[in-house]
Amino acid sequence: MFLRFVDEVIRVLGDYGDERFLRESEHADLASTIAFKLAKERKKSPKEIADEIVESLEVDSDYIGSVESKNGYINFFASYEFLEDTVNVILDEDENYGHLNLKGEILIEHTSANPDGPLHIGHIRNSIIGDTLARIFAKAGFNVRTHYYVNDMGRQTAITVLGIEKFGLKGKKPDHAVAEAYIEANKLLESNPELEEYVEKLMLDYERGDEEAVEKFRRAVETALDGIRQTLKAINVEHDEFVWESEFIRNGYVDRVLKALDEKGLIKRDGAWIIELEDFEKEVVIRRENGTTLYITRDLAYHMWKNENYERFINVLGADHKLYGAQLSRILELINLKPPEIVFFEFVSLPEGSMSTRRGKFISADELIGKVKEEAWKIISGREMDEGEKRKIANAVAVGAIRFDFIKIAPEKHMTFDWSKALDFERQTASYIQYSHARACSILRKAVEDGMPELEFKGELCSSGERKLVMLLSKMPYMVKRVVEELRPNVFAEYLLGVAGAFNDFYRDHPVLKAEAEIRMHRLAIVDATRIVLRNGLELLGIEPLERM
RNA sequence: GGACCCGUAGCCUAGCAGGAUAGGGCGUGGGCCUCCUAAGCCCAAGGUCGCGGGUUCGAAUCCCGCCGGGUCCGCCA
Repeated sequence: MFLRFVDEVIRVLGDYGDERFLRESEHADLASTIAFKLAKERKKSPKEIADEIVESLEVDSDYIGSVESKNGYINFFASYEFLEDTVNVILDEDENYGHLNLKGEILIEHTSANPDGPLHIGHIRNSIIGDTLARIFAKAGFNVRTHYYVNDMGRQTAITVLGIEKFGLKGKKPDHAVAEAYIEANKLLESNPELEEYVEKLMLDYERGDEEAVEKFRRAVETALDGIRQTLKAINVEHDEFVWESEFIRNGYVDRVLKALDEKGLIKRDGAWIIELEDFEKEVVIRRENGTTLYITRDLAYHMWKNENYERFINVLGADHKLYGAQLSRILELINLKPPEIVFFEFVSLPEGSMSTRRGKFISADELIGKVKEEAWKIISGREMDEGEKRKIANAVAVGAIRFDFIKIAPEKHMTFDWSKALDFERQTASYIQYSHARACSILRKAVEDGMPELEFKGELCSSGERKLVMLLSKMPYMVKRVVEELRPNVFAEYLLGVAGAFNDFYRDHPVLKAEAEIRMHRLAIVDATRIVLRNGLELLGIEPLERM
């Protein structure tokens, strides 16, 4: 709805309707700073120009209530009709509210952690960003598929195979068992360097498609993925497909990419096959001297496939892949393929330094999930509620806390993991939003008990607090649009927190159930609209909207 | 050596196609349950927006240089 308001403002401004100079503002519903930009060329003060523009405007929009010129700003205020339509649209669209009518096929690749052990708290930052983007893109109207790209051809998989052969899989959660074998195998390799040759042979056999090797690799990788899937499921993340790197060797795409590069005369043969890129210090090797391919070769093939099947494809990658991503993109462009859109996120480190699966130095996602659930249980266990429901609430609060903690931070911010913060549910977190939602539900439940009226929101009954809340509610589709355009899901988390805050302010100052009939009806409409926005919003963040807590 | 990211109160963070008094939260001190869920709300203290230049009527935001932290520069993935 807010998007419609913006459109109206642009239309009414006519020649001055430049979107670049429109700002959300605490002083207005929308403000234009165009007068400041024109001040110099017109040799007048911004204030004079703003006055003149406002004077000349023909405000023929039902959604614009008033326009003022103040301190050089042109301030637009929404009309009662806009507020009324906003609430009505929300109540009417209900679970669809927030949608945009965008169309297209989108692929989002995320997580894609090496299958050599459990996911750690760095990996799930990737998963949570990717999954949240997928949810928001789907809300925007796109047809979204999610992929987990499985690195089954790496040296680390070969080492894992070695580990499983030498030490077996101890009966824990499968991904943790794989990690143990992998860590042991790494130690073994350090003390017995002659085993390198065997690892090398495993890799060669696997790339050749040797049956026995394929069987061994498949078992190791599937075991790890089995555990990884369980972890992801626990935080409400599911992939549509797991795409194995090796597929692209077997299905001919690797050969096709190499051929395309060769036809463009881009390959320098010097034993190995090499591509030289302008602006990059180092050349890129795409085929080893021994004839085998490298990670980037298969990834190029994967992206050729993506080009053929999707309009937009987005990868979520750790910032350590920035150079890699730039090289990949450049090479794709050289053979006239579209590069992926990449969302980079900075590392999650421990207070004592960075994590490493190989050295067994990491906090697993499973450990985090377990501890946060315990903490949530401590808070709720004493309440008088059905045991099963308490479990369900503790679980939803814990998963919400984890997802929200990761998603609310801008991707480019480095994070240092801190247990005391991870286990703290006080405010600024999912539970705050879930709680606001539960409060709204509670009011509505009670209203139903003593007779729910036909809901009707009335603009002229609006207090400034109510107005502020409804304006925020109108922005949900606008926020979906921003995330789709900017690929920064944290702005949506920030938004939802704002809605919850505005609702809590409303809750404090506006009795609903005890208000006289007309106001009661009007406020119930606001509560219901807020409930819908909070519920839809939480779902976009992959967090369960609780009705009681 | 080269490249990228980050640097906002004790701690975490928003704002960064320049614009109206830099928003929140944690923590600290004080207050609010005869009233719709206190996982909430209110008040207070706390800021050289890393430092130094520059551009501009105007800079947390743009440019240059430093400093601090992180990351990357494999015939690894």
